[in-house]
This record gives sequence, C-alpha cells and structure tokens, in this order.
Amino acid sequence: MTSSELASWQQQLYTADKALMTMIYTDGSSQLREPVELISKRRVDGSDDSEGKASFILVSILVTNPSGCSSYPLTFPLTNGGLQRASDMAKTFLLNLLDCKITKVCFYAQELMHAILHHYQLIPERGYPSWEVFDPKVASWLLNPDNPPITFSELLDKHLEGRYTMAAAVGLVSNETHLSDLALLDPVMTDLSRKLRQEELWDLFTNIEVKLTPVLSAMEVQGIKVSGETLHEYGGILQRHMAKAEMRCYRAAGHPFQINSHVQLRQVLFEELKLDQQCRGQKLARTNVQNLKSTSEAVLHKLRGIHPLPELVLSFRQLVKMKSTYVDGIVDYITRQGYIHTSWEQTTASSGRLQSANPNIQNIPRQPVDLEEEERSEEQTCSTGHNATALRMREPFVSHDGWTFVAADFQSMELRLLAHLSKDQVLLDIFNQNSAGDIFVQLTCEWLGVIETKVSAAQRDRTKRIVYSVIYGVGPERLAETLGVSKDDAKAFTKSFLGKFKGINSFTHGCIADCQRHGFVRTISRRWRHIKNINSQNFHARAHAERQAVNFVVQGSAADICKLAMINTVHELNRKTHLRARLLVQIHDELLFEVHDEDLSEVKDLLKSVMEETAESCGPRIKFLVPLPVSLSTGKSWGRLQAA
DNA sequence: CTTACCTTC
DNA sequence: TCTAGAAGGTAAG
Repeated sequence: MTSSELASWQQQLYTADKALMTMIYTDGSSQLREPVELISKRRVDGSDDSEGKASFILVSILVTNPSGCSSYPLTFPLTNGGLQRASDMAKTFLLNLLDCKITKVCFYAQELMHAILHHYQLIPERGYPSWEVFDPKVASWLLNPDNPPITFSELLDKHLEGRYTMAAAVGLVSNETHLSDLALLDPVMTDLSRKLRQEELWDLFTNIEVKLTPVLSAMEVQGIKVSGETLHEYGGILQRHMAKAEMRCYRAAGHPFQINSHVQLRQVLFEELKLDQQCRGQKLARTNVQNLKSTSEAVLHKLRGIHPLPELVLSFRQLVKMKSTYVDGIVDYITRQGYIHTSWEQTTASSGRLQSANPNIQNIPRQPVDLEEEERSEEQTCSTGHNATALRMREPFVSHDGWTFVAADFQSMELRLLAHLSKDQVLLDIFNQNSAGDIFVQLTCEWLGVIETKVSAAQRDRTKRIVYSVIYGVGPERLAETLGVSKDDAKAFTKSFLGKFKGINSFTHGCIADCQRHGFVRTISRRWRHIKNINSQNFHARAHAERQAVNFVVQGSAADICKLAMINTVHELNRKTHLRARLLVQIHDELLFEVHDEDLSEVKDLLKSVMEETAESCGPRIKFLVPLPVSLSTGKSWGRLQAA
C-alpha cells in the first residue's frame, strides 16, 4: 500500500456503507472457514497461539452508488517483517476503519480485535478502544444462548436454514474463496439483525454486547501480572502438606492406596473398613449413573465420626485440588513476561454471564485455605512474611510497581435484584432503609444470635449460600445436609424464610407462569432463554426447568448490569484521559482494576459513582426500586485487598 | 438451588 | 494409547 492508496482508501470510508472483516491464518484457514482438525487445537492453545497463526486481515468495503453495489477487497498483513512504512499505513487504516461509524461486520470480532491490539501492541495504559463491530456469532448466541454456534458454517446451518452455503474447497483455500466467504457476512448479518429486532434483542445487542467486545479483547491482551515465585513457594508448601496427608491416610487405611481414585477409595471405605454398615441411621448417597456407593464430600462428612480416614481424605483432596488447579494449572499459563492472559468468553454462558477460561480466573478461592498447624513454629520462623497456617490463593496475582489493585463489587447484587424484580416489600424496605452493612452478615447475626463483628467470612458465605438455596427452591433434605440440621428444621427454616418474604414466592410463580405461556423468560435487558421442559409431563424435568427459569431471570439480569458497569466505567475512564487505570478481571459482580498510585483516589471515586449509577443506564423505562451500592477495596496483591 | 471451568480417573 | 463422560472440586449468585 502506498500513501496515495492509503489516502484514497481513507476517502472511501466516508462513502462506504459497510465493511466486512475476517482474519486469515497462516495455515490457510480463516475465522469463517476453520479446518476441522484445527478447531479444538486453536481453542485449547489459547490466545498466544492464535496470533502466532494470524496471517492477515481481509477487509471488504461495500459501497453503494447509483450504478449498484461494489465491493473493494483489501488485505493487511499481521506478520512481522516487510516494510515498516507499509505496516504503519496498514495500522493507520485499520484503526481508522475500526473507529469510523460505518457498519462493520466480523464473525468472532473479539478474536480479530485481540489480534490487532496484540500485533500493534496497543496496550491501553489509558484509553480503551471503542470499536463497534457487529458480530454474527454474538447475534446468534443472543437468539439462542443455550446452543451457540462455534464455527461460521455451524451458524449458517443453525440460523439461516441453509439459505447460504460456503463454496466447497478442497485442500488449499484460495484468496478468492476467502472473499466469497466474506461476502456471505453481509446477508447473514442482515438476516440476524432482522431477527434480533423482531425478538426485541436489538437494544441488548447494540447497547451492551457490541460495546463489550473491545473491552474483553483489551482485557485479554492486557493480562494480569503473576508472581511466579509466590506460586512456586505455594507449590512447595502444598507438596509437603500433601505428602503428610497422604501418609496419614495410609496409616488410617492400614495400607497405601490411590486416594484420588474413587474406585480404590470405595474399596477401602466400604469393603475393607465397612464404614457404611456402621452408620445404619442414615443411608448413604449413590452415584448417579452406575449407582455405586458414592465417595462424595457429603458422604465423607457423614462418615467422619466413626473413623479418622474420611476426614483425612477430605483434607488430602483439598490440597490436591489447590496444587493441581490453582498452582500447577496457573503456572502453565504464565508467559515469559510473567503475565496470565485469560480468555474472556462472551458467547458461551446461556445465562449471559461472562466466562473466563484458559485458565479460569473466576473460581480461584477467595477464602484462605487452612493448612494443618502442627509445624507452625518451623514454617513461621523461616517465613517470608506470610502466615504459614493458611494459603491465600489469590496472593500471587500482583499489581505493577507504582500501581494498585482496586476491586469494586456490587453488594449482594442478586438479592437486591430479586428485591427489585419481585417487588417484595420486606426486602425492598431492608435495602432502602439500611444501605450500610452487609445483608448476609446481618442475616447471620439473626440466625446465630451473635454480634455483627463476630461473624466470620466463612459464616457469612454459608448464610449466603443458604439464602440463595432457599430462593431457588432447594429441597428440604438437601438443605438439611448443608445446614447440618434435621430435615424438619430445614423445612421450618424454608417456610419461615419464604413466609417472611412473600413477594419472592409470587415472583417465582410469575416467572414460571410466563415461561409456560411463552416458552422463554427474559431479563431486565430483554435477554431471553428458552426453557425446553417447562411444560414437560416428567415431574423431575419440569421442576428443573422451573428452577432454571427463575434462576435465569435473576442471574441473567445481574449479568446485564455487570456488563453495563464494565462498559460505563471504561467509557468514563476514557473520557478522563489523564487517569491511568485498566480493567483486568470481572468476577460476575466484581470488577478488578489496576490503577496508577497517583490517580488512586480520583479513580476510586469515579468507579464507585459510575457503577452505582449503572442501573440508571439500563434504559429509560426501567426505574430501579433498590440502590445497588458498590464497595471498594485496594491492595498490591489480589489476595490482600483492604476495604477502602 | 442455578450458572460456570478444570482435573482426575 | 486415546477419548468421552462421570464425578468431584472450585467460584459466583
């Protein structure tokens, strides 16, 4: 591309209607045409590899003029090498294209944006791209969130009833084929747009999902810094505790065995020690499929009074989990530069929630994991400052020098949303009068009769789980199990809880009735989900469907607001160009930012106020009946955040 | 109760 | 040896 060509193409953008875009890989595949054997590979290998494979971006600009519609194909290399000046011009054009207001269409736009941000090293110290690209993948996921398409051809089959098909190509895929694939994007997106409008999903698509895509790409490219040293130290500590726990298990069993093997554990517990015969009071759970004696946590819990082994197995399991998933599993993803670049999946969860993968960073334990204390003195004397009796699995995630983490979380969001959606007067009153204090802490106080400051984080978490269990319709036996009380007590608890909050009951029944009538339910942002078995004859299937329906409305609505909060905060940070802050992680109702120390207090204020106003930006018709307060905490490590 | 991901067997 | 699915753990509500 010469500079005069660049100028003429820039000019074209002013008269163009649309731009169709796709990424071509070095192996000849594209975002629209993935060789079958490479699909899983690219997905598993994650982001690092897909840029390595990215070869060039193919753009087709559509211009409608009196003589009809013309398309102008352009290619932009994404490989290193070649003339610097050409590369600069390609960059200029691509960024202009993405920034300009014409309609842009790309299947899996997030991947394309990721490649561009990565290739041109557009890491946002400040300023996030506000590129808006219509993505058929996102569109079709909104239309049917339970069954999202993975490939473009799947999408063609699924939504477009075979009206469009890709040209067959054997062996090497020519550029001509790529162009004909690309040409399909226009009618396909037009079709999907019509459907989105028809199903009242258009606003959700354009106001939330389309705007979220570049934010997710930027988060992926940005990554989060990880201390490999801390992680390795944790690995060593866990390794030593595992070895001890293993020996204790062998001693209790009388001989060595594979503790993590269900089969061998079943043999030891039930055939050698015959523990199931010693607790004749309660019948023990069976596995679902093969109907064998279960070795699940609940069973081991019941058995722990009669023999030391079950308890020892439980703690061994926990240590193994921590080591394999949260140490070894994370270490594998650390780049040479010391970062984790997780994938943020926009279109995989049917609830509308975001999903982090490779690695999943949303399920790293929040609570410190307790270790046996016997060798406390030894380890504490050689300690590097951490408490040897507990491991904070989020500790290895650290901010840069001169920067601080700011975590902003919506307080008891789903419960507040439930208050809003159900209009339950008692719940509404609680949230409207009492903005200070944590609702679950308060409930725990009432439940256990202790003072507010005496409630531990673990107790609070337990209360939270119980409350949600009851709301979403847990059975009495299951609740009794988690509460550790009798079935009758559990029943009484459920009854008194739902009796206190009458609106909840009418809300759930309303949800179910709606779903039975329409076959689907919607969130506040009109996101929908079809529930197959809502009118099923099968009692079990129907009960499951009913819980799904209620759960979706609440969880999906929370997801809508959290996404909006991401968009709004990033947008506001963009407007204040002097502020240095970047969004790193979303854990459903919590956003983790990294903020330059000098901008800390200003950013904190901004985040709190923007997030607390999120509900107002849901749409003109929605008036929120409860406030959505945000609490902030800060720190240099994710594992040690202090309320702020 | 729901929604997820990941590891082990 | 490989893979699919079951089971079990974690997170978030």
